[in-house]
Amino acid sequence: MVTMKRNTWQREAVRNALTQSEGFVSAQSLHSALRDAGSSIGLATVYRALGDLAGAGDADSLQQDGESLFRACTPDSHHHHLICRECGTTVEIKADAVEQWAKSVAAEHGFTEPHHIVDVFGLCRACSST
Amino acid sequence: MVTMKRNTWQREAVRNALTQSEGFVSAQSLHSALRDAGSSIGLATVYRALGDLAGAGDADSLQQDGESLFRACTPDSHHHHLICRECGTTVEIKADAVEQWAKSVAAEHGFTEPHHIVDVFGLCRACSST
DNA sequence: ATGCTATTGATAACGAATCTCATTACCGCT
DNA sequence: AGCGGTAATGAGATTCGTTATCAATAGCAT
Repeated sequence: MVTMKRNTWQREAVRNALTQSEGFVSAQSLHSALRDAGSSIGLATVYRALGDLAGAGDADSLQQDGESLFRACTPDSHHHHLICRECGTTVEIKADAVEQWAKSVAAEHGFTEPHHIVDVFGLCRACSST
Repeated sequence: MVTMKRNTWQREAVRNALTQSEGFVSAQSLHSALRDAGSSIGLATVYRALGDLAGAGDADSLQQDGESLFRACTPDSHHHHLICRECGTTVEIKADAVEQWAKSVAAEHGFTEPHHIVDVFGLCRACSST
């Protein structure tokens, strides 16, 4: 028995908060959201939990502006996001063609276990008109 | 004439160093490389020059492990990357189909100025076999 | 050359993420 | 249920990449 994993309410809290979050969230914002909701969870714990989730494949992560953003990863509803860089509005988009492309391009170069980051940023209709 | 751009040896030094670098380089390593070569260039200047190059489309940038990496970018060659999450090896990939898809999906939802993040991670051939 | 001002660079400041370590509490065992 | 070991927690300190500050420097038009 090399490593033993324990179940704590903190891990579950992070998992829940992440699942209920829309789009990508930073560790810090998730932490303050939890605190605002009355939780006494620590920041370091949120970082650890998110790292574990990402490592276990239960969360997707991407890096933007020098910070890591996380998103709950539901295996049966893979999709990407169209995000407004002004107001943060996000629209879910499906892209089967892109999924196939990512897989094939990875295989083409001998890469295994492909995992892709595909997100489109822009200005939404409202923000474009201002 | 609202903004005037001046040519300094520092900018050229960064441009040259970046061009001569193999693969992606961090601002800090580029800075110490320049210092090691006898240059007295400052760190902040390297950051500024790299930011300008990236903004002007003369350099590609990606974020990994919380730091930004840069590489000289030959103009008119927009491409994405296939990155090994183990050793960091990167392969340039072209994806015209994805470019078109990003544009159309953005327009479809009323988004303007589309800008997309498309990167594929995986294990390269060498790292897969270990 | 001269004046204006963009640029530089040493350093301070900032922020995200990690580390430390004493305390807590999960979980197998009896 | 009670115990013991030990993984996990969390407040604070620390690391590290990046940006801001601001006096000094140097590019460029005249």
